[in-house]
Amino acid sequence: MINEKPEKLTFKQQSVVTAALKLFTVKGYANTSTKEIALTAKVSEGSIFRHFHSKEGLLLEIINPLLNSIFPAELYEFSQMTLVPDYKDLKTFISRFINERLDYFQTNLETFRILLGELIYANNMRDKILQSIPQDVISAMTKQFHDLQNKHLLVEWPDYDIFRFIFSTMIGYLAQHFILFPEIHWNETAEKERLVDFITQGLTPVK
Amino acid sequence: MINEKPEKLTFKQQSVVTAALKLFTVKGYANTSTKEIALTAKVSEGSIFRHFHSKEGLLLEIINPLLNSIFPAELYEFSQMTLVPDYKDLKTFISRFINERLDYFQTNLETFRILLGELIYANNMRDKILQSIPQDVISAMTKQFHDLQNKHLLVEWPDYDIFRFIFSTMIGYLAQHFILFPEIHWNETAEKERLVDFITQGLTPVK
Amino acid sequence: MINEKPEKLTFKQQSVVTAALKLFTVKGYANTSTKEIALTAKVSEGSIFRHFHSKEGLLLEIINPLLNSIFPAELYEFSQMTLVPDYKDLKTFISRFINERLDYFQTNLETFRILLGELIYANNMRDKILQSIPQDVISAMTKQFHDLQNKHLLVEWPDYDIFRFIFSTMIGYLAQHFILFPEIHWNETAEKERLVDFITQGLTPVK
Amino acid sequence: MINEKPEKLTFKQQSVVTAALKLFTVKGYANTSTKEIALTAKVSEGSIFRHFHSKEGLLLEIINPLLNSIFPAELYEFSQMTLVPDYKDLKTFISRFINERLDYFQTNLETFRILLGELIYANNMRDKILQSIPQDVISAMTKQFHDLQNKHLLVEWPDYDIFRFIFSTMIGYLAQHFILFPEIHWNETAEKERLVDFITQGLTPVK
DNA sequence: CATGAATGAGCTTTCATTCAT
DNA sequence: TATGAATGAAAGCTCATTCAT
Repeated sequence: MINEKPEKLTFKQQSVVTAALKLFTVKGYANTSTKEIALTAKVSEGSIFRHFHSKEGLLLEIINPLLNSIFPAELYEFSQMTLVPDYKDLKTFISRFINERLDYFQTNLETFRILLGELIYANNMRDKILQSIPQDVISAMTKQFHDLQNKHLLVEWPDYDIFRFIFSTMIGYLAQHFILFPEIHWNETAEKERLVDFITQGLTPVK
Repeated sequence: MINEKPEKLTFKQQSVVTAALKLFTVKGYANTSTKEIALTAKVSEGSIFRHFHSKEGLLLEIINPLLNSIFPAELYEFSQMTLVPDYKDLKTFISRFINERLDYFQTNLETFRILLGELIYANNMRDKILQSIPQDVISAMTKQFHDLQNKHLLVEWPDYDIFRFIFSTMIGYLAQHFILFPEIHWNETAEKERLVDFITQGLTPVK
Repeated sequence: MINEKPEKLTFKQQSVVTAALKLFTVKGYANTSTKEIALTAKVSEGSIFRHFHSKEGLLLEIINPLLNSIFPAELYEFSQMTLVPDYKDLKTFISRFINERLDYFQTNLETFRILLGELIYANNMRDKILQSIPQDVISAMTKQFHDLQNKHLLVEWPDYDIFRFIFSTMIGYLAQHFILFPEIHWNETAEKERLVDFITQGLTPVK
Repeated sequence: MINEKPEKLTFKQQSVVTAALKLFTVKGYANTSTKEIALTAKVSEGSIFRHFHSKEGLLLEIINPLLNSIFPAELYEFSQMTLVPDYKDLKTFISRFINERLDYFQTNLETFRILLGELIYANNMRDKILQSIPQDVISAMTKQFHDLQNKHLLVEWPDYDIFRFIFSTMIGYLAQHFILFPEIHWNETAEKERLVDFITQGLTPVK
């Protein structure tokens, strides 16, 4: 994970972050008290505020590294890779993208749950989150779209629509599998295949 | 909106519900205090507890009518209608469904936002919400799916996948248009058309 | 004591004011905790904040009525009285003034101690206090000075100097007798006489 | 300034004293945190406690040198000087005393403000301060009074009254000029003259 | 000597809820 | 039925102080 300022966290501080992440995920940010975090992290409550200054500061320190890597640098290279002339079709692109990003989302699922919880309401967090999406990576994505469109392999819809169709389908997948029904034993391979098929067909131009 | 037990709310009680709905939507349930609700509703704090017994009671009284109508009775009739032999194709089904449900979600967007906020975390609310989805309507929907599948107009995927693809795409649409970027002036007609196209193509069997 | 808005305080609220006054006087505002006040007043801590909103709000509610009566309305009548042509000399004026004001200060000594404690530091309290001194009473005082000066019974010094000499001597008296050495049994009658003599002689023009 | 134990303070320690003096003066002892002092002094919080042991220790280290010099050694010599047979009158004595002490108070005004803040409340500081006034110097002062009284140049009042009249007038002067209205441009020469005149006349025996 | 992470008691304030009026 | 004063638990946060490095 990319971290701009890799300031070393002490063992106790790391333990606070871990405890907070766990509690925020299970109970939500607003329903978790700093006392609870301190207790879980086996740290004094004062220590939390010494380093993180406030409860919101703690939330940001948890969310920030994630925000900086929603579209990580590697994606750019990845997308460059898919731009080479010999790619087969739209499906290859979607498949690579889905598999790579799904892994990433799945790994950081807990943090995403928190992020989603904050994103819902009209507070300042929303803008913070939206602004944190690096523009250069987005433009790399759209360049990709346009190339595919030039080769008539992708529908001629606005970029934001294509973005949305891809992401909402992905997020729906994650929500169903890991939040709403985590107890079900899914056949992930088959599920992912259908996911890729649905998006690919949905975005393929009709002749 | 359907209300199973249409217990008359006094003017003051209605004003409490309205105030709470507004505040819960903007700030979230956990971040809204009963004092704030009382103030906004121009009612004494005691009055809230007189009728709603607790803060959670108030939340339920807001959410309940919605839960009872996620798949309202009319939908059943609607799906019955689409079952008549002379429907044209998958697109007609998706189009009717999307348009009808989208209106409904949009109308009750505020309450859905609250519901989503509660749904994210692993509290008792999740089961309450899931259980509230009436089974007979779901079975009407699946019956619909199976009919379309028999006519080779719908992919042969598990029902829950088809459900998910439809709903996540719809919810993504609502989130982008009304929560993340409500200030943008969208061309709703064109947007809905692409929405229907994406789902339809995504769910059409490949020859 | 004059109270512009005589909003009725409940018994418990009055008990909070009494307890706070006592504790602020003994230990100072900053060294008194709201918990301590609640305990002394036999009231829950929440009740303090329900009515007084904050600790500073409580301080102001204690200080305000005093500020409105540092120079009470009666003083004006008093000073009018001394303006009648047949007063004997400066001493009569000083004596009346000292005795009347000394009683007043002594009665409200506890509150004055708090006020002094806040006055020392450069916070917004200073201006609040200074502005609360009613100008019409000050002008009545200075008119008095000028009359005495016209009759060559008072030194021709600036008003603020005369004010200061009178008040600092009075305050020094109060400080020594009631704050620094409250345990000494003073002969108040003789003490006051010397107080009046000192000021009178100090302000009598030299021939 | 006289310092009985002139223990060398390191640069950092001196910087702590300076920062604390400034902050205590502006915000008061109780409202100043050790963290704030450390920050202002650009020193770690631990360092403050290394040398000063506690926050109160720091306060005492600031106040102590002052206490030891309210009546400094030179005053004794000064008073000896005024005892020689060729002094003119009471005014010379008062004038010399006032001018010398006023300078001293003015120089250390900030510390006095702190001292006053602590003196107001009935804590252990009061006794500490009162006990710190060296008795031999006081007795030198009273000897002075008695000499003047023997020559009928000073009123036959108790020593503590004379002390009080002198000091409260002085303190009132300082308070008005440097605390209450520091922004006014005073004519200090004329002001001091009136100050001396007021005290002298007030303490001169009436024939 | 100096640092600053760590502490835990205590701070002011807010909370949902109760109950006498 | 409606009010709002009263409650006490718990909230987020600050405090002076300690101690390993």
